[in-house]
Amino acid sequence: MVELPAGTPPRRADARRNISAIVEAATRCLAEDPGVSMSAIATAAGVGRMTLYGHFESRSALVAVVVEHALDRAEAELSAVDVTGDPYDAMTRLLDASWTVTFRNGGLVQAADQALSPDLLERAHTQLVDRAKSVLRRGRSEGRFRKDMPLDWQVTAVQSLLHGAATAVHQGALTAARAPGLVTTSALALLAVPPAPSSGP
Amino acid sequence: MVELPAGTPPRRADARRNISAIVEAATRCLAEDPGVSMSAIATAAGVGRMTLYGHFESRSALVAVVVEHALDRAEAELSAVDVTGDPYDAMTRLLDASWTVTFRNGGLVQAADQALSPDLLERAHTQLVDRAKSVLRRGRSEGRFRKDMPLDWQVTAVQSLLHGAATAVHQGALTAARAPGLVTTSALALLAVPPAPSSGP
DNA sequence: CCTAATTCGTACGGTGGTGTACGAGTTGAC
DNA sequence: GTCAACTCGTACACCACCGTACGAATTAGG
Repeated sequence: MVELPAGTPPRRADARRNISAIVEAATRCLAEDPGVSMSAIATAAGVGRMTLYGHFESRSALVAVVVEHALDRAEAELSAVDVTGDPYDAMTRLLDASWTVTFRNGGLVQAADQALSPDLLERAHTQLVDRAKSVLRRGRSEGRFRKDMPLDWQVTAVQSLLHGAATAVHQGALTAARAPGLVTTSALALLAVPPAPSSGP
Repeated sequence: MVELPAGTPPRRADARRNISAIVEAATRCLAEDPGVSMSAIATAAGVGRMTLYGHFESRSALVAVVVEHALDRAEAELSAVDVTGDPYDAMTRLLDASWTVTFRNGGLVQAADQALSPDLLERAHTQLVDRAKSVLRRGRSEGRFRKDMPLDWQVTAVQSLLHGAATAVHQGALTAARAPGLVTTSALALLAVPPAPSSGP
């Protein structure tokens, strides 16, 4: 699940298992509460706090690994999306995949903000957003998406919807089953070319 | 600016001035960073930390007053909005006012979440959201807003847009001048009845 | 088995925030 | 001008968390 950097001595099986458990638990915990403590993460992973520090030098180091791992996974999922063909359909597919990523990672961004270097974060963000941007740009040039708003704002708006839905689900105000559909419908409504400005009576 | 509860002995002029300064500084600080320290708030208000504790028993007490104050102000601003007439226009006016409120208070909600009782928060939230809900409900029944999404989700979605725009402005990714227009356009696009699902070729 | 790797409890020092106590200095109000 | 109200620095106890040190028990792997 979690690859170790090459060049390090091979870990024992239980150690590798624990590292995986820690990273996965940390992802879950940080997604829910960016300020969660190391103790809580250790408990959630089913290991002692000391074991955690045995594998990760510091909170920052753990967050860095978690973010990198989440980023790799997100990158893999999003790059598997077919973004060709009709921009509407492409965006729909992209939104579905983005929903999964957003819901799984949630508050991770905020945790990363406090613990990681800004430029690293910037690159990570760019990497993920660029895909959506290019679909959006294509849809705009093909006349399928509205162009009367800055492209960056459209991206921000869609992200806001994703984030809002994820929060609502975490709070129990929305079921996880309905969320992706609602996000997609809403996002497309946001991006679609508006019907003629209804000049007549 | 900040009213004192009746029945307490009248404060001296400088005390009242300081209390106002504290509440206003706290509003600003908490809106930017919900986890800001009491020291930082005191400094921002131009008073010593001890003066702050002289007027507010605890962090919770301060947050409570700040929230109450912000709530009163928001209530006043939103209740002044004309929500009659065409639902589109009513919603536009409401969104403009909501933008101001959201931008000014920002992270206050998060600070309140950690410091105040859930039921108080619930009531506060309900109070503010109900107005939008009723406009939305009317617009839906009049066929001006789409009904194929839960009303609660539409509210959540619009709030997400407001919040996302506020964050973007705070980060400098969007100018405060453009934000309200973009939020309004986007929110209305979200709520509007979609153009016929284009069945024919 | 045997050994080295690994786990993990306890205990400690450091940091940063909250809230309290004391008290000296300052200033508004009458 | 006087006095009480107010300001505000310092100092302290307290707590939660981070990160380290030590060491004993456990366990994977040959």
